[in-house]
Amino acid sequence: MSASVERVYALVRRIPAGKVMSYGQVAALCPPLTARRVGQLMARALGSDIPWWRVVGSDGTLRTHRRDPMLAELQKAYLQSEGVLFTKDGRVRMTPEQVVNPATFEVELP
DNA sequence: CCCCTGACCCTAG
DNA sequence: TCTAGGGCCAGGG
Repeated sequence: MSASVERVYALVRRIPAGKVMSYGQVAALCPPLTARRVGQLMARALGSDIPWWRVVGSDGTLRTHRRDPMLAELQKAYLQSEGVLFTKDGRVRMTPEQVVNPATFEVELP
């Protein structure tokens, strides 16, 4: 397992409850990984101790819906239970209060 | 090796 | 706001 992949997991584990990060945001902090690859990794993280539900599309949409609409429902339930606010059309409000600020987000390398 | 498929994303129109 | 297209790249058939 590559160092950047380990870094993704370490990073996602540090996203606090009540906040989210986009796939691209995570990828930007874990070069040379791309947003697409981060998505693959999150899909594989189901059932682990990694809070995959705190990673969403850059526009706040729940991309898990592509794989399984029910999974998106589960994700929404988790996020709402953590206090994350949604827009009327079912997307996460991508406000600075809810989105992790990468600049202020220090991560120790695995 | 070719082809296709993703929990993506940004730009144009 | 929304769609289409191109870029992206690891895995699997």
